[in-house]
Amino acid sequence: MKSQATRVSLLHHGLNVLSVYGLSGVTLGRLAEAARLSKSGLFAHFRSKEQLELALLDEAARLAHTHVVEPAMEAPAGLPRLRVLVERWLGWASRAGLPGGCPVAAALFELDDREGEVRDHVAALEQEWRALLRSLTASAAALGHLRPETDVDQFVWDLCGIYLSHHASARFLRDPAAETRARHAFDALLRRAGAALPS
Amino acid sequence: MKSQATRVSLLHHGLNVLSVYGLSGVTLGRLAEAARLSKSGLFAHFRSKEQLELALLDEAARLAHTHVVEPAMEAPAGLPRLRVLVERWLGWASRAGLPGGCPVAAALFELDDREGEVRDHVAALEQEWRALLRSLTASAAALGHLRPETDVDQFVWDLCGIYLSHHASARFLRDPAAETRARHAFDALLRRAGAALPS
DNA sequence: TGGAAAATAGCACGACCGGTCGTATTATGG
DNA sequence: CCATAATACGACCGGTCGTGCTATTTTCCA
Repeated sequence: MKSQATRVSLLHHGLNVLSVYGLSGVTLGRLAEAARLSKSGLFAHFRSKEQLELALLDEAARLAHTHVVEPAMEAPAGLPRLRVLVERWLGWASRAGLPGGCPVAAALFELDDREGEVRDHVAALEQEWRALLRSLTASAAALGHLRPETDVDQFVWDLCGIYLSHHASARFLRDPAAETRARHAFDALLRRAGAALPS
Repeated sequence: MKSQATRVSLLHHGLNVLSVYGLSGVTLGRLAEAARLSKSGLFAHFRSKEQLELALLDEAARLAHTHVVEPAMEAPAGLPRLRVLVERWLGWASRAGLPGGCPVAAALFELDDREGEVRDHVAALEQEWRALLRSLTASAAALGHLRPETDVDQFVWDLCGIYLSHHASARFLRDPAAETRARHAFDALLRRAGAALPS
């Protein structure tokens, strides 16, 4: 069962590399060095580079789940839960201890014009995530926290725009106003959907 | 003066590779093969890989200028010009003949956690672009097409979110509704800023 | 048209890539 | 406590990376 421990360590170091350098920057040599393991020792845990990438993406999703989804699920259903989720979503990577940005967001722009299993996996993760956003939004509407005729798909699409714009302005432009901008945009989106003003 | 011609050819092929594979995917060997030139013949045109990357980014900006900014400048100042700009901006890369997505948007997520001249160059291009957006938005407000108290910075920030969300949903998710979603979001943004309904 | 100058090709380099193999070490179940 | 299977190691494979150096070809002007 020592294998499990080193695998955890590999995924941990791999996520650090991934969040900074992107999928194409996760190299067997680099990861082996970061995890203080020989390249071949590392390779025994993942039968190929592609398997490693898939495992890292899953680990990123798992990390996001514990840092974003789980806390949100403790809030009351409807708008409060949606609010907490968005609050935890924006900039979650830093709060989860990653040295770089959100690996999935980066993959969205890194793999957009390529084919293959890795791309498909990212697409599945992203669709899963958007389904969750839709579900929480629809709940908020069903509970009367948002206008019942709210266009849920459009709402989620706009929300993703806020996330991406926040990521770009916070991580790339390093604009200290990123948080404020995102909050204003989210408030405007909620207002447009008929939400009551925040407490 | 034959050098100029091959340089143009190199930049052209380089942009194709860049838009699909990102900055890290632009490799001397790959580009040399695409341009039917020897690796060393190519290398003579750019004294280093970094110089090549900078030249490619500039070429991308030049291409965007002719395909996005110039057509917009022919529209009447104020809101009409802003509308044309946004119309031309979303999905401009495909319309400009690139096989992939917007190189700058991809670079925003590829280089966000790295340092160096290339990152600085992308940052400069992006700031320049956002300054243009701010300028056109402020003009629209000054001309009474938008509410005078419009928060220009927030408006531009939201606009960038629409662009990024459109890029992600159109290029990565390949959602055919991307155009509609972006149009709705932009209309809502304009309405919120007090614009008259579109013709 | 000849000859200087510019442009391109050829080649070699060290580093690193993903991946394989045989061996040594280590952990664990009987 | 030992046999055995799991785990990690070092060396190495064929390729490609970016980058120099040196020929060779091509272009351009006098």
